[in-house]
Amino acid sequence: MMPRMALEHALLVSLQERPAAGLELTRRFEKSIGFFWQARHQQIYRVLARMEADGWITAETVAQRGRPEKRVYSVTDDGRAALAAWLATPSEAEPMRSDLAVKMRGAAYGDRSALLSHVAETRTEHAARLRAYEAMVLRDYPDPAALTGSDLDRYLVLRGGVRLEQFWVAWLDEYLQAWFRDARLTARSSTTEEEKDTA
Amino acid sequence: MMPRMALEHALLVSLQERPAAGLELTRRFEKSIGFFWQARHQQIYRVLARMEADGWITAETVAQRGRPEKRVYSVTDDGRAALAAWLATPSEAEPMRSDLAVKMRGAAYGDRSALLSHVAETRTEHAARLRAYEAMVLRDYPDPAALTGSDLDRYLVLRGGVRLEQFWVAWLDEYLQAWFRDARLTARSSTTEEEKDTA
DNA sequence: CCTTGTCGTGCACCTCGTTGCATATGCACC
DNA sequence: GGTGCATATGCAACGAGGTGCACGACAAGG
Repeated sequence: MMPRMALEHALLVSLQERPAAGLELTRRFEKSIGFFWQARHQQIYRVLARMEADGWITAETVAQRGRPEKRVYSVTDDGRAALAAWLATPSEAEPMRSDLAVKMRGAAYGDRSALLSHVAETRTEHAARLRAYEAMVLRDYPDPAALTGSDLDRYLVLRGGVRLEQFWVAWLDEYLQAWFRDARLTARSSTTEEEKDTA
Repeated sequence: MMPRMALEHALLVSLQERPAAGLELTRRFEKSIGFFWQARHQQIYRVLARMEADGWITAETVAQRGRPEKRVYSVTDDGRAALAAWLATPSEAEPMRSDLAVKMRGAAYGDRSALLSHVAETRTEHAARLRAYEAMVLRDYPDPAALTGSDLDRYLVLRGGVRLEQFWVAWLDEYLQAWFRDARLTARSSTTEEEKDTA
């Protein structure tokens, strides 16, 4: 039997902190575990249904005024046991996948200047996320040395998000600088050069 | 029509550098683009078959003495055009996924000391890969400043591998140090403590 | 000779996740 | 009143990738 994937266990973690319905879980994902895991609401609903069928969680239908009913899920004892068992099993090495890296590797077989601007855009996106994460650190964890328990866990995962974005920015900067230097040396300033004055 | 995934384009890049058969492509992947993309041989054969059906590559059966025949693939003009088109389209933001991060986030609901040793093992694996990548840099690119063209591309992707492993080592170190500090402060040195004297 | 191992190519089945679409309720706006 | 939007739940189809397994050829060791 294959060991099941992380999404359902991530949902167990989130539901154990506080019971919630599908859409709320989707939003929590966007701004907490979301640094290292993403999931569309369709996927979350599907996994929730399977987890309920397996007896890991139970649903309670809650009526709301002015809104449709929602099904609020809570973790059962079986679910807690399943989460603990999964946490105790060692993880395999992480397989990182990046479209952009493949493109950077194959840039010689396409329009290099177009790729450079895509890299620059991606760099900007990561820099923006980095600033957002750093702001979250300052806002939510002003005194990291005082943290313990789940708060320390959450802080350290957020730190991972920060470090990951730092990795991207630094790497893409190295890439851009190397190719700008190359363009200056080979002095290939011909017809179609899009200049980036913002740097 | 959905934009197809990166694997076939990564194969196009590799085949454009030099024609090859399925197994050799698998081995190339393990030690070049493999920093940011992994693929089992089954997946590679499957994608190669589809690419051949689409006319992106053509196969030539090559007999070998002492070994089974192999099908050596080369990129067609259509394949080159498809690769160039894909390189010209901007990539979306990278969705990073990490089981270990989910476990770190949910550590409060399981055996924390067991998780800490798993984190330590993962840290060791990444440190080993980091050393291997750094050795490759020194061996294959002794003078990075002199690189141009595809060599520079390959070097910069390898640099990304180095930086990625540095990210992992630094983050996991921060995690381990934070929890060792916590363990010392709360002084919970009870019955079942596995001590790590190596630190 | 027979087992084990490597090379080389696949197939079948399954899970995960994405995309697109469907549906129902109620709110705000013009 | 109609249009658009947010909430809330979900289905169907598809693609990507993993796991297990298979088969055929040859080589090396006992």
